[in-house]
Amino acid sequence: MAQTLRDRVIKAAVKYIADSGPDGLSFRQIAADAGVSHQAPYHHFGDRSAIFTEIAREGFQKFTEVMSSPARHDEDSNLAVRMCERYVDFALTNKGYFRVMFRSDLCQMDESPETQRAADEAFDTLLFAVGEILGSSASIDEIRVQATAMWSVAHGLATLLIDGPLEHKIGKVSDRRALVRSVANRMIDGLTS
Amino acid sequence: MAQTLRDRVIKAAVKYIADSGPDGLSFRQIAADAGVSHQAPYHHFGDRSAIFTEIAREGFQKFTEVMSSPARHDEDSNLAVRMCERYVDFALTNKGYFRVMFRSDLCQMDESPETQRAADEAFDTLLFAVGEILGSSASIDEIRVQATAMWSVAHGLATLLIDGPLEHKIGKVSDRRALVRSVANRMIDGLTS
DNA sequence: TCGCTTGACTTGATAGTGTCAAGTCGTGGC
DNA sequence: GCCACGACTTGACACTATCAAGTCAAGCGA
Repeated sequence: MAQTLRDRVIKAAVKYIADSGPDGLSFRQIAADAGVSHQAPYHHFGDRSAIFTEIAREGFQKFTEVMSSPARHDEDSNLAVRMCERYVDFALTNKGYFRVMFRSDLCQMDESPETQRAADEAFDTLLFAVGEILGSSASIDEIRVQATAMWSVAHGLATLLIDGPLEHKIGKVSDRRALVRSVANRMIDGLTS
Repeated sequence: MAQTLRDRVIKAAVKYIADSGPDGLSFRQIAADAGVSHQAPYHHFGDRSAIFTEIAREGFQKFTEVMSSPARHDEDSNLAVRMCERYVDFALTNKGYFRVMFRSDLCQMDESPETQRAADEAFDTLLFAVGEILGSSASIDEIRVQATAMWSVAHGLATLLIDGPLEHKIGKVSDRRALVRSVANRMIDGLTS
């Protein structure tokens, strides 16, 4: 396989984070698994946090792709509900990325303009969608507040679902999609009314 | 001061977490700062994760107190809005606790019934409040979905505010309370209609 | 072909971490 | 007076990221 060591390191890291979270992650172990020396990964990235920063970058990039792709026929026709669903879906199917993207302690955005830009772009797709939902009559401030509300619901749902307590409290979430849709709909009623 | 070492360790840890997050935290350093040996903290708690678990327990306890205390005269009269406000307030004024409470990778709830119970109690206050909001006619399922919605909004707002991106994206949040209230109100319109 | 740079590593050492396994030491109870 | 026990200390271990060198093949201009 022509996959570079750099890619293999990231892939292994993302997989580990998806399974066990970013904390116990050892790049020495990843290097050993890849059959290279303990220092090899650090040659491609400056230091530990630089790897997380790169993972976040890729994560935001994937996120933007997912959120801005055209509607599929099996998706909810309401744009707001669809965005919520996709947000949560993305988080759950990309735990390895999602768990890093919002951890400002792990990755240092301010030292990576690329990651910063990827994050900005991701947020812009959200703002754009909210703008569409509200129509041209809405003020910038209005859009901001609504975007914050939407983002909060989706983000809250996603993090609560990923890190456990929701499933434990609410009872087994037999149909997650239904729950997300239900919550999103409640929310959206408030938004557009 | 008659403060026990156990308490001093937790206090120092919570302060560190509030400032820099839970990851770089070194209990050896905390021990050194307290003027005791590197092993002293581990005498009071079995291991590293046990300290986090205890911090989470105290956190959920404080959380329940805050959420279930009677309304002050300067608070919003709408119960739902008030709960959202308090949730976010708690998170922001207790970062050191909040950052640990929902990190299932850090603290192992399943080995601490006390922490588990504290978390359950915290969630019950939320369910109770939602029950009051919806009135006696609401079904259990209805209450669950609404509670999830409320929890998600508050939690999403809190985590986004704590870990940075919101403030950076939305523009300086000059009046956080106004923002929270505004978002919560949008949300609540959807809930109670 | 020689010399030189450059990228992709390796090797070795260092400081710092949690954790296991023994000590030490003062207080309280019998 | 003895002994148990809680609250530590001391020392070792395996593991971590990171710094500072060294190796080594590929590429390239002269």
